[in-house]
Amino acid sequence: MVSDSSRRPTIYDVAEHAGVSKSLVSLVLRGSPNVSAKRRAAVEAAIDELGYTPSTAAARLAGARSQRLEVVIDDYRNLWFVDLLEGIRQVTDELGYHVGVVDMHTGAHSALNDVIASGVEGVVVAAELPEALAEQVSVQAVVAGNRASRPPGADLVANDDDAGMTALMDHLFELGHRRIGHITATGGSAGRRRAAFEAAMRRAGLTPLSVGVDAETGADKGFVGANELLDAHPELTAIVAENDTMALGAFMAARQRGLSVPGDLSLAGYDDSPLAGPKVMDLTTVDGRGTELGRQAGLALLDRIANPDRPAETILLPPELVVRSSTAPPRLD
Amino acid sequence: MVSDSSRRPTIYDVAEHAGVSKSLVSLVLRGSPNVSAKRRAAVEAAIDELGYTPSTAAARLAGARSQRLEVVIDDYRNLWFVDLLEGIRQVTDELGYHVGVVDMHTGAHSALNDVIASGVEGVVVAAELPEALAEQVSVQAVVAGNRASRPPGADLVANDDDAGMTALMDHLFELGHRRIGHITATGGSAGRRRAAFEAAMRRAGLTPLSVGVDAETGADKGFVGANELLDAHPELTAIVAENDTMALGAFMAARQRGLSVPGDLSLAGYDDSPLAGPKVMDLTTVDGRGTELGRQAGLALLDRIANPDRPAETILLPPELVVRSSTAPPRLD
DNA sequence: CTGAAAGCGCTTACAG
DNA sequence: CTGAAAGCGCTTACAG
Repeated sequence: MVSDSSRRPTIYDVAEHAGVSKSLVSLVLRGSPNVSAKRRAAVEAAIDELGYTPSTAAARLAGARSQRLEVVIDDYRNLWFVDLLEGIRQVTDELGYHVGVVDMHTGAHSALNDVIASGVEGVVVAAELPEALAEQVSVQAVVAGNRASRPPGADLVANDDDAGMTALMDHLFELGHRRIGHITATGGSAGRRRAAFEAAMRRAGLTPLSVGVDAETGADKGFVGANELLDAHPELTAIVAENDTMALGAFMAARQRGLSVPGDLSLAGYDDSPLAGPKVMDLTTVDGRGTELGRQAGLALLDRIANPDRPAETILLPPELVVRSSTAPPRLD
Repeated sequence: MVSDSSRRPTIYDVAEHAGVSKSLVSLVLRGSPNVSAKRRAAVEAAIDELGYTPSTAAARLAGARSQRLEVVIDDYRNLWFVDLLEGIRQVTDELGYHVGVVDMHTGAHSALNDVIASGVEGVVVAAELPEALAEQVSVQAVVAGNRASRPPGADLVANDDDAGMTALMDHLFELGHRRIGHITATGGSAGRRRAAFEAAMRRAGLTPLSVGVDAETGADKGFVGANELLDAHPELTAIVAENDTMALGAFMAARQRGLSVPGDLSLAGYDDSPLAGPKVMDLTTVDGRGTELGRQAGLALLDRIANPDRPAETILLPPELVVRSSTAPPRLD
C-alpha cells in the first residue's frame, strides 16, 4: 500500500521503520547475501508498508548502474524491430535490464542524445543514423542490420542480405522465371538486397529492373512500385519486393489490375513478417531470423558493456528462404 | 568536440573553463534571462569545448523536472498508437518534453513501475492495464481510448466508438445489407464496438452475429474469424472487423474462398490505418482521428501536470466514417 | 548579476 | 553483519 505522507519515503524512513541502519537497507535492495534473514524480512516489510520505491536518480548519481538499454529504430511502422526486441529481451531480461525503444522522429537528434545522456548503458542501433549522429553515440553500441553508417567501435550483427536475396532469386529461376522486377528503397539493407538482385539477374544473363528510391517502405510504396513496373513491363512474371509490407502493396496492385497471384504474377517479399504468414498473404519470403538476431545483438552488447575495450566484431547470420504459395512457375505463353 | 579526459566534465569544469561561477553555468543551462550576453557566450563556448552534457541524474535529484512523458501501449504490432504519439508530440515537443513509448510485454509490471520510478512527469495510457497495475500508477495520467480499467484520477480522451460503429452500420444498411457478421476481440474499445454492432443489428430487427474472443487483433485472427463466419453462414453479404488489420485477414480469407470484395462480400474495418488506404485495401473504415486524439491527450496531460488537483475530465471525439470501395450493395440473389 | 552553502537520496568504502 | 562519513553533480534560495 502506498502511504499518504506528503513526502516520498527514503531509505532513511525504511531504516527507521525497520530498526536498522541505512546501509543495511541499501544492501537488501541490492540483493547482498550478507544480510541475516530476519533483518532482510524486517526491511522488506518496512518497504512494503511505506510503499518505498528507490530513487533511480539518486542511485545513478551515487554510481549505481542504470540497467537500461535502448533499441534505436527509424519508425514504429516498420515492424522489423519487434522480433529483434524480443530476442534482445530474451538474453537481457534475466539480468534485470530494462530495454526501451527510441524512434528517430523529427527532432531525433536531441531525442537520441537525451536518451544517451539519461544514462543508458548501451544501445542497439536498428536504424539508419545520420553519420554525424552515429559519431556522437557515446555509450556501448551494437548495430543490428546492415546500415550505411555506424557508431565508432560498435559491433555489427546482421543478416547476410546477399545470401538471402540470392537464395530467393535462385528459387525464382528454378521455377522458370526470367522476367523479374524488383521494388527497392533507400537504406543499408535495401541497398544490399538490390545489389544482390542485380547481380543474380546479370549472372543469369538478364537485365536487372528495379524501381523505387524512397526511404519509406510502406505498403503504398509497394503499390506504386508494382504499378510502375507493370505499366512499363507488362511481360513481367514475377516481382520481388524489398520487404513484406511493400509486397502487400504489390499484391493489391496486381489484384486491381486483375492479375492473380501466383497464376499471372509470382510475388516475393523479405522479412517473413506476420503479413507473410499462411493466414494472410501466404507469401514466399526470406526469414531474417529477427529473434535470433536480437539474441546475438543482446549478447554482444552485454559482452561489450562488461568488456568495453574489446575490438568490434561482425556477426553475419544466414537467413532462410521461406517458400509459400505466392510463387509458382510462370504461365506458359 | 568531445574531450578525451577520463572523467566526464561537470559544471565545475565548465565554470572554471569559462571563468565564471557554477551557479552562472546552471542559470545558462536553464535558459535564465538574467545572464549577460558575453558571459552566456563564454559559458556556451566552454560547454562546446569540453563536450559537456549535464547529468540528468544529478539534475533530477536536485529537483529539476524530468521533462519526460511516456506513452504506455499493449504491443508495438498494433499501430494504433503511432498517430496518437504524433499528436501528443505536436503539443509537447515545443515545451521541450521527451515522449517515449513503453510496451506491456512479459514482466511489464516491473517495466511500467521502473519507468514511473525513473521519474516521468506523466503517462498517456493507451493500453489495457490490469486493474492492479492501473491502481499503482503514481504519476499524472491520461487514458487514451476506451479501456476496461484506468488509473485513479486520470482523464479520459477517447473516440466515441459507439457513434463510429453506428455510422458504419447505417452505411451498410443503406447499401441494403442485412446479413452482416462481426469479427471482434477482447478489450475496452472492442467491447464497445461489439455492443454498438449488436445494438444496431437489433434496432434493424436482425440477430447479431459476432465471432472472436481473443485479445490479439492480428491479421491472422481476422482470417480465422472470417472463415468461421463464412463456414457457418455462407449467406453473409458483409463482414465488419474490429480493426483494419483484422479486416486484412478477412480480405485474404475471402480471396482464398474465391469471394470477390465487394462483389461477393462487402468488408469494413475500423481505424483508417495505412492498410485501409486507397493504395492498399481501399477499405471502408472509421477514422479514429488518432492524431487529434493525441493532441487532446497531450494537452490534458500537460494541464494535469500544471494543475494536479483538477478533477478528472472525459473528452469524447466524434469519429468519422470513411467510405471506400470495399463496401457496395449486396448482389441480388 | 555573482559566489558560497546546503541538500536532493542514494552507494561505496571503511572502521568497528 | 553494522553505523557514521564522504561524495556523486546538480538546483535552489540567500546574502552580497
